[in-house]
Amino acid sequence: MIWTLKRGTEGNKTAGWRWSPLELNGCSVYLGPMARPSGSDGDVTGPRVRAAAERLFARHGYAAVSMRQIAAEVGIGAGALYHYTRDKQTLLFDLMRTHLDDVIGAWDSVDPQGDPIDRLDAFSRFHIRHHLDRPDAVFIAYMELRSLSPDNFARIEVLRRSYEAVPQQILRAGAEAQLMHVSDVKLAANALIAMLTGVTTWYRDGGRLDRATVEARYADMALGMVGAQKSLQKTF
Amino acid sequence: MIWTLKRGTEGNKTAGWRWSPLELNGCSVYLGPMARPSGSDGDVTGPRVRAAAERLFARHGYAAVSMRQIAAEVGIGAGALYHYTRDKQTLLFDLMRTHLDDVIGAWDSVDPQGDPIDRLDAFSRFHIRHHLDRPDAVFIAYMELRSLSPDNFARIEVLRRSYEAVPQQILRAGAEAQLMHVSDVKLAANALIAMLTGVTTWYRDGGRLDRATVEARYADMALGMVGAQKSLQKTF
DNA sequence: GTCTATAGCCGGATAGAC
DNA sequence: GTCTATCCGGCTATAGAC
Repeated sequence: MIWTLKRGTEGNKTAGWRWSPLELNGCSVYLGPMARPSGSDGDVTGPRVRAAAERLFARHGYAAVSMRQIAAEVGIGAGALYHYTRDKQTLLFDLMRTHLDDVIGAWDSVDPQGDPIDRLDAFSRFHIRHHLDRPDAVFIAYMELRSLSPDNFARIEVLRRSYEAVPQQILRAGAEAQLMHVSDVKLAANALIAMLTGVTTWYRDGGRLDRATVEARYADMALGMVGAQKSLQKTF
Repeated sequence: MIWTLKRGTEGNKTAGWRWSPLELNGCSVYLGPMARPSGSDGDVTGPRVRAAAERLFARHGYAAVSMRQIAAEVGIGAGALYHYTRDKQTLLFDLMRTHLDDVIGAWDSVDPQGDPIDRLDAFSRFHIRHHLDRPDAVFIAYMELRSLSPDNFARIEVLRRSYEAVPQQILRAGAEAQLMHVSDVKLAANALIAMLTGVTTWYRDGGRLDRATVEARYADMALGMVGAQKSLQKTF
């Protein structure tokens, strides 16, 4: 049996038909000349399947969600799902790979590439912002590693490690330039990522603090963790 | 289907009979005069059921573990499990309640109760140590909240909040005494707990760093996060 | 206290009609 | 591209023998 926990702002029931997050984003889902006007088709239903799976996996966990539930959320029969994914495992793997590709690519296009302190500040803010924008994908990426088949697990680990190399490299550069106090680069990078990612467990839009404030406070703590402060002399 | 991820130091197969963690701890499980010498009985089997459930829930997740698997791990039939728990949900709830009662009680008996900086240092070290000693219970407590029934979820949340009040109170005292730089007490406490708890995702006994070193490095970073340093003048 | 057997349901995935 | 029907197996929990 599955109970719905309060997560985020909504309380939709899964019974009956409802619009997917794609439509709720406010933009039409008409995806070019091939889209047909008569309800679902391949170009639209595929993304809606992945969106529904992401929502449900994040809320209830991969093992607790059935293909029938995903199909019901999309508004199709369970059998039709298999036109969009080979099986349930592949659906999970594709969600995680896409998420990690996204986050790695997004950082590359934002990396200021200069002073280590600036980069740590930028990385902290980027990580917070990116994660608050994709709470479901983040939740899955961190909680469902154990639900991956061994092969898929290995492939995801490669991506995860390549993202973790980002803060490691920043901290190493900062330590070598004696701008930061880092006793162990990998340990500190792990601690940093855990702290930043933890924001997804409590932050809610419309709550006491807004995103800009949260971002700034976390960035300050990130710098403090390694004995650095923005626009100030180092303190050791 | 369930795949076994590498977690911790062991690689036991679940097929066939094996000794439970209770026996592996090195101490006999003969629990006083009521224990009978002929294999499992109530005094021994109950704890072994909980230990097996804890192991399996932590590795594969509550939803992915069947009562049959738990029973097999203990070495009894599935039906016999119901002499030790009302149902699977109650088994999960009891594990989480016991864990949280433990951690709260353990801190109370260790709290140095003095200077906020000493207390933050002590809390950080305590949290790391306690969590590294109970990786399975910790994993379940943080990952399986969504598997609790609404009633049980509410009861666990009460306990969880009472533990989170510990660092909140420390940081508040430190900020009021102007020994720490804390822009927002709850935000900082959440960030601190997330950072510290994250140690369980990567630390392994026998790895590159030992527990004492890890404990010390995390405690340093915890103090740095709020602009404090042990045995040094404050830096602002 | 544990066993075997089973009720009743739900799971993933497939086949073939339309 | 979606539907309905179905295979086959696993699930929780219970019943009753020993």
